[in-house]
Amino acid sequence: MARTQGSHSDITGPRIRQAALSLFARHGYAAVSMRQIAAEVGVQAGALYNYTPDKQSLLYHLMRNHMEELLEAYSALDPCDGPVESLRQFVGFHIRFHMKRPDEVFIAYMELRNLTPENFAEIEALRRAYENALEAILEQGQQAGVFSVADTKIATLAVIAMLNGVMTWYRSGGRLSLDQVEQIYWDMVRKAVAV
Amino acid sequence: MARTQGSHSDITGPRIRQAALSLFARHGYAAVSMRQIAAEVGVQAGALYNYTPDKQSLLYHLMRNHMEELLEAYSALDPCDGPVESLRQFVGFHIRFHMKRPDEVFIAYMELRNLTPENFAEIEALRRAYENALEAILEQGQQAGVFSVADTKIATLAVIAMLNGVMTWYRSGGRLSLDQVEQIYWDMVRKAVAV
DNA sequence: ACTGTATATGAACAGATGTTCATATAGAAC
DNA sequence: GTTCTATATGAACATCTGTTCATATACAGT
Repeated sequence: MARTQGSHSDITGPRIRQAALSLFARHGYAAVSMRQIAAEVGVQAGALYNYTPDKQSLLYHLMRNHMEELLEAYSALDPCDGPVESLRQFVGFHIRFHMKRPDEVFIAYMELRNLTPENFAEIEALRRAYENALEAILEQGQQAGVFSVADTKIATLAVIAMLNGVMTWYRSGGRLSLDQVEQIYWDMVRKAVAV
Repeated sequence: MARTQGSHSDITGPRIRQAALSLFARHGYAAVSMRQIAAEVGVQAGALYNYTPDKQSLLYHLMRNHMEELLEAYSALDPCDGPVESLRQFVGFHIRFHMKRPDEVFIAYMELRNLTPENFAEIEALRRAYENALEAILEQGQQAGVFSVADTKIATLAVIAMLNGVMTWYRSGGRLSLDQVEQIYWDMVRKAVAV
């Protein structure tokens, strides 16, 4: 047999990426086989290779897409007045952006070690670019005397680590609204870097 | 052929656990084969089954051991005077304990989804017990009026997430000593939960 | 209606996987 | 020195792995 009814590239391509995303997030890259991804799409394993040269590329492009969208969305924000307001904006943006993409976030964090060295280097560079945006804010606030951190690099990583913690417990429809979560985390971040 | 020179249970057992620990941490549970573990020990794959019923048990016991040692070490600490001092002690303990066991920490966090449901439930219970110790401190301080957090549960998770961030970047022999790291994080935690 | 191509199938590949087991032997106990 | 058992081997198992490819066919363009 061969080509099936309704088969089309514009449809199958995204569905493969979606299936890979969801399966990688749930079971981990190494634990998911090409046949499982194909089955989720309703296709045979061989068909995947019309859309990706190999399994590694599937992972890499998911991660790069996510990081590029993150950076684009962040730089599309309106500029803010002063470091405090910028930090508040960063906290809100980070929480909301990541909440909407739990699978992508999970993969971008957990599957770094399954990238080839070259792919890892590229993803890592994008991640650092994002971290640098936060560090610039802290640095600015530090020099303006409105923040007081012992080390801006460490504070950057500490704030991001803290914010990422949200993803491990927040479920929409739970006890707290996104607004409340944002407010709570902003309180803690603000105080943590305060003078 | 069969039993080799120098073979002994007291030696091989720990070496298998050590090899599994190190390989799981570096490449992930799903990506490591029993043959790789055996090769690291210098033994054939079949020999592993004198020490573990299966691969899953190997992972489970590594994680349970780690969590139990964590809880034991924490409860062995001298009691502190008041919530502020208790929190400072917790921060220092957490950073130092986890720094000494980077592989165990990494596995305990990353490989939860590779546990069977029953094993997962057990490990998760131990983790919650540890979190509860911190939450009790925050709760106490909140009621005594020395801390001010909107939600003790969230603050607990936020503080632990922030502290765990250390493991992703700290390398001994780097720019900062453990004492400095501890001091920097304590400053941030203290301020984050301050009134 | 006819043709060309994009898109799927399904079989095949070489090798890896977790696990079992009959067998051999090193070292302890007597 | 003999016996016993704990501890290893290495082959075998059924199944799964990522990937390739000849082949078939649904759809688009004419």
